[in-house]
Amino acid sequence: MHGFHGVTVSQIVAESGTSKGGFYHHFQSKDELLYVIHDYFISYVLTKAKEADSSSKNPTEKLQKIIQSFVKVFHLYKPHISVFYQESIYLKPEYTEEIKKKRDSYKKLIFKCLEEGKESGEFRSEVPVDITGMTILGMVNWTYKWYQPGGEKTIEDIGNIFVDLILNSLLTEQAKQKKEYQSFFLKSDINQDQI
Amino acid sequence: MHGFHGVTVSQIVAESGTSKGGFYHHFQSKDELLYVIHDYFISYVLTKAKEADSSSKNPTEKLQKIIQSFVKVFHLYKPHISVFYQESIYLKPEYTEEIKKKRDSYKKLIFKCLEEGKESGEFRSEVPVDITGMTILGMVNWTYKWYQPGGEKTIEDIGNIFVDLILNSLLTEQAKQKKEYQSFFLKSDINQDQI
DNA sequence: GCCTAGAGACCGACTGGTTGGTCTGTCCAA
DNA sequence: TTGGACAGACCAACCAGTCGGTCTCTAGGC
Repeated sequence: MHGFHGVTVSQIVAESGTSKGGFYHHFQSKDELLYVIHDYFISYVLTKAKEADSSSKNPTEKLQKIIQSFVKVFHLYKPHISVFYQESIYLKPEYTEEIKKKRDSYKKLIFKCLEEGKESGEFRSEVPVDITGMTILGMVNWTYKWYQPGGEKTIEDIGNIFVDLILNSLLTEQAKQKKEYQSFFLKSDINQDQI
Repeated sequence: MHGFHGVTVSQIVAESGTSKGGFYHHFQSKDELLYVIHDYFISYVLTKAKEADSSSKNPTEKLQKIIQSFVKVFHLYKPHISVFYQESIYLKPEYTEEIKKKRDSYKKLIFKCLEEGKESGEFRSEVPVDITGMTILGMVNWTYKWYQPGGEKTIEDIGNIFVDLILNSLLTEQAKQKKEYQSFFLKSDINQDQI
């Protein structure tokens, strides 16, 4: 395939201090590099989400862990993610399919977690799994558009806020009272003043 | 400027049944077309948000109206929005600046609304305006990646779910009890059975 | 009513520039 | 000597934008 793709191979080669020959010695195509880049950060969130899924039976705790690691990936791999979203439009079908599989398995983990939360009665029964799942994916994925490392809020701050917002909208009044969940919520200003 | 930009002018010209000459007779450049496309749908949400801002003194009601119209734009202008996000990466600075201005003014309207809600005491004081604002922008903007017109859920359904999730995470326990807000929340399964 | 001049809408082959990818060749370690 | 890591000039493809030319429609003189 030919044509302009935002970041050119010549640029990549120049900034990484190698050459066209060197690049194509390591990668079959520019698409393959993009695939590798995607795999680099999707593997992180997938691993972390699977860890959360297996290390805990509690959907609320699971979701908290998933979101925290999900947000963190935008700190760890911001350049990778930015490049991926910029270039992924032009990926050849064979690569998009492989990428879609991994993204789907991540989506399913979130959906499964929401399902479990509803079944256990901790999440409100009236919220639909699919749209809520896409809401979580959307709000977190969108951070790549505005998150600035070294900004006012750390990535942990942002993760805590996301968790607070999501759990406040999903948990039943009863579940919100559980003592072991209090650490998942933002401290109210009153409490902060007292400390 | 030269280079590949996802959707080519030749494609646009072919599918709209005109010609290169015709196209460049109406638009100075491909960038100008993109700018016009963006203006088309950003004007819609901006107008609706300003209407909500002026027609109501109540932050909760405002936010509900803003989100509903914000979601709706993805139904009305899905093709426009998809093309814009796909191509906007390559826009010349002069156009991105103009677009950024309109997007910023929309963002400010949402931030202002959140601020007012906190001041009036209806929104929880511990949620930060900036991240919460970006959360709303993120979850709604992301719908362009998954929303399918004619799917299981209508755009109104999706809007209602978003409003429910956001208000449940922002409103204080006290504010949630207000009778006039009950219509903003999803009906619980129990109530649905009774009807 | 008729004819003409001219302006603007529209056409499409062509150009200049840019890009992903190739190919020949060099260097160096085993 | 030989095979793999790397270099960089080069090529074919491809795209935004141009430019000379054509078509259409209207204004206005007769």
